[in-house]
Amino acid sequence: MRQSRYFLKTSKTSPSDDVSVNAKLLEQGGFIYKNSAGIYTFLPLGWRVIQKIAQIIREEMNAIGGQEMFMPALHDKHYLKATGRWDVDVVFKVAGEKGKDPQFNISWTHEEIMSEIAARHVSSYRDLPFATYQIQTKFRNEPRAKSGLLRGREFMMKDLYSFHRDEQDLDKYYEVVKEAYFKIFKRCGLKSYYTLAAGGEFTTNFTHEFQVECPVGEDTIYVCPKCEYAENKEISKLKAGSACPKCGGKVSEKKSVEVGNIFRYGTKYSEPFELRYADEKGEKKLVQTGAYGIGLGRVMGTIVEVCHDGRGIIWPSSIAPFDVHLLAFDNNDSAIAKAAEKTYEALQKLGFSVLYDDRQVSAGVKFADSDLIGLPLRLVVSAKTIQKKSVEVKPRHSDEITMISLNKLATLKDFLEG
RNA sequence: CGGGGUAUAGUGUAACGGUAGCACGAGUCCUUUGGGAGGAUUUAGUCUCGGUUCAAAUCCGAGUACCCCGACCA
Repeated sequence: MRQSRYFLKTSKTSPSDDVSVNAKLLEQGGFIYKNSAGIYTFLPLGWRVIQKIAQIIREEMNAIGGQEMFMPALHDKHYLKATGRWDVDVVFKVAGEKGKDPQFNISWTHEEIMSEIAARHVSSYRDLPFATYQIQTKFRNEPRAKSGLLRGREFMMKDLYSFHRDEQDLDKYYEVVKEAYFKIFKRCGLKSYYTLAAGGEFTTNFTHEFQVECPVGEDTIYVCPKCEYAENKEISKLKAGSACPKCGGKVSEKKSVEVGNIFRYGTKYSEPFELRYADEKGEKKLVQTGAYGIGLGRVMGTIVEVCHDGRGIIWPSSIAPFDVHLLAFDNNDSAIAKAAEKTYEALQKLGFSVLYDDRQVSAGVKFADSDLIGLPLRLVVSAKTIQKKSVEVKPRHSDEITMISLNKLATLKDFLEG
């Protein structure tokens, strides 16, 4: 992508009133645009990050048998009325017709929709188990949107729903999803802790959360540094310095962001929607269900909170919007421009995604933008480098500069791993 | 929803109740290109409604929006 033609503008100044690092850097870097409090547009650069995260999630969901689908955002009131959730505070409602009472809610969650569909699908034990998921937008009228992408009123969520004939099968799958979640967050460059938590509006059962240590997080967890056991303060009997219930180590108190949450619903949503199957004896039984959520924007925001320095973002290579930021200095000079173009083509042929800064601006501007945007590798083509038939390479996360000769560009792959 | 704060040009910021200014950006021209370049020139603004006053960006009231703390929540 040629930066001169890209729908991207960075800013020299960060937004005046936002305090959180993710809001500052993502807005300043041209990844997102704030339309209202807690309501963001993902601009082309930011959308590429979301797509990377979505891709990782899809791969891991598909790997555990998840089948992707897509549910509506407008839900007739009968859905939420069936489960007594029509009057939950965060629900946005709209009238079907002007001047009438609200008929629809805008999707704040999809248990009801999915349960009804599942009830039409399932008749026999032979139809079970299965798991479906979607990446969709949730709308929740938060009393207080905050911290950039960390708490929005409109946000993208991956929600997986699983359906089982009995609790044992649900429990088994719950563990499978748990492992998939660890993989997802790890692939996104995040170290996550698995914690026990309460279920809120969703279930009276205990649930489990995936928490990432982060100072602006809204949650507080107790973590054992030895065995990584963790509990959410909400329900924990631990205190800072208590002995870890698993290994006896000393737990410490940390602020954290909940990037994922998994729920065992049991039959809570099966009852209102008559979600039953016939077992081998023809006996009708309620289906056991679970649900598993990940907020994509929140993952993106959390990564920025965890991976940045004073100059900008440092994307993990797995979710960076491009692999390489190619800077051409003095591209008025035709020799330099030509060398940069050639490098740009060569990199793409080798399979790298490249943001090529071909703008007619000073070197300082290009350096500053490159640091701010935070792609894993910065390549410079200049008068100096063409003399040596090389390009200059610097990983965003270090200060080490390497010269790589033009016929060895493939070795850049080594820089991107890990 | 309770508490606190803020609102001036596209962005970031100044202005005692008395001429709305600066920087960046953007446009044009020239010179520039290894850490946010220089000169010339142009561009554009006081959130909304009401009040006080000879005079309001400035004081008062209401509204709206945004930020922060708390409550609540994923």
